[in-house]
Amino acid sequence: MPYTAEHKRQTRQRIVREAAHAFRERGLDGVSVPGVMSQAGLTHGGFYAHFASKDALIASSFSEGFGESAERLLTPDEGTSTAEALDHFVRAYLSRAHRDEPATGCVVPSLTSEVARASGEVRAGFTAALREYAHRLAQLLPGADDAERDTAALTLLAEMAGALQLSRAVDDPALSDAILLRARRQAWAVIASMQNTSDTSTERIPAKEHPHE
Amino acid sequence: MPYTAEHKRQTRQRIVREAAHAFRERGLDGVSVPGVMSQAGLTHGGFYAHFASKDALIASSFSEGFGESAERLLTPDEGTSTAEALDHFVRAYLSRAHRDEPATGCVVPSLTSEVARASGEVRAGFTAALREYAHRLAQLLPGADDAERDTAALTLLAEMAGALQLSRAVDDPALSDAILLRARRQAWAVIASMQNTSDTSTERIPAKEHPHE
DNA sequence: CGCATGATATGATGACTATCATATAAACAT
DNA sequence: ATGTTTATATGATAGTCATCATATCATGCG
Repeated sequence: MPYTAEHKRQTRQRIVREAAHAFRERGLDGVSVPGVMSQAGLTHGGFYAHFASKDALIASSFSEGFGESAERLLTPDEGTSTAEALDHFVRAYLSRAHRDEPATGCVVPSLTSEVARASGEVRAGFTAALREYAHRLAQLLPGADDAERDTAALTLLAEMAGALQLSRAVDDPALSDAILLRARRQAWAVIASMQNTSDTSTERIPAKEHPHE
Repeated sequence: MPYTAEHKRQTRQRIVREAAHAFRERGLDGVSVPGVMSQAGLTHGGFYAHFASKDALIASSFSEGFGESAERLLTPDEGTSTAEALDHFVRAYLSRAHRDEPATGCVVPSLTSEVARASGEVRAGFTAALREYAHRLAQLLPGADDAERDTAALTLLAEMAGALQLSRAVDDPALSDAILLRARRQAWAVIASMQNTSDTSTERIPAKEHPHE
């Protein structure tokens, strides 16, 4: 046996970690396999001993990225109530610090629009990691039904991610700040609206629709 | 003088139009200059007679893309109230059709995360076009202060764009639909919460019941 | 101690990219 | 007709990319 299996595991982990950072910072297309490998202290050739393709690396990196983000934003301190933890999450998510450091932040605002155009393998990895992340957020939300809380967590996340994304894309710092600030108010309004969650389970999206008319 | 100035203007417009579609469908990095040109019925070389760089084309394409989206989603029919127009916008934006046809849809969910990493030129073009788009949406919103309505429009847009983006990225069709559905409820909750903040507006949207449901 | 195994390195391939230099041809003024 | 102007076409350049074939070399087992 060459090297130890543990050694390979650690090397692979190092590659995934670097990739998870690089992707969030420069996008799926903006990161090259040779770039990630050299960042991990290796050369490009060995890559395919660890992953079958770049897409396989991307798919693996989501779990790492969401996990890191949960660690940073979603882990409540000891002895804080869920309400306090939720409040902390909203503030941290829609903060200037999160806006200015995408590399260690949430995956959604950085990569979702690229994922939407990616391969099935990439989207499957994204979906699984996103589900777990949303489920952790759902623990902080009010509401009885478990599945409903998961969906609520996803849309709350979508709202905040959308705002963070805009605040990053926009050219004017004052506008960027204004978006973040307003998005906080909006997030709280959304959370408040969850309390009186009367069932609208009969609601449906019509099969055929005409959005562009 | 070769050709007419009008001819050049039309050619340029054709390039921008094709680019605006292609970018929304395949992303800023997924579209090549030769690809756009051949789509417009030209060869790649002539491109630089119309634009100084690919970034210049990108920056120009935003106005076209947002304009198209506004024309289709945001232009109220004759004789509809602003409340009805807003309701229509929310439904159309968070529809399966909009999810499944990014090429003619809103720019924000398709491109914002890439714009956040783009050059100053690109971000400036994006910001200007976004501002105009949000301003048109703001006309449909309640609230007295004009600047506040603009910011409110931006965050409402961010919420819906984030949800649409997720619904596109996710692998599971059922989950995708659930996100769209829930995001509608959330959008209405957000709109309802706007009335309580600052209101001298006579136009009201019912807080609980949604028309046409 | 040497050998087999497999992790990593070196080097190459073919495709694609943005951009530019130069050539062609279309339109109009004369 | 003819010449000038300039939009568009042809062709080239230099770089980058994902992927693969092959070489090296570290490791633990015999």
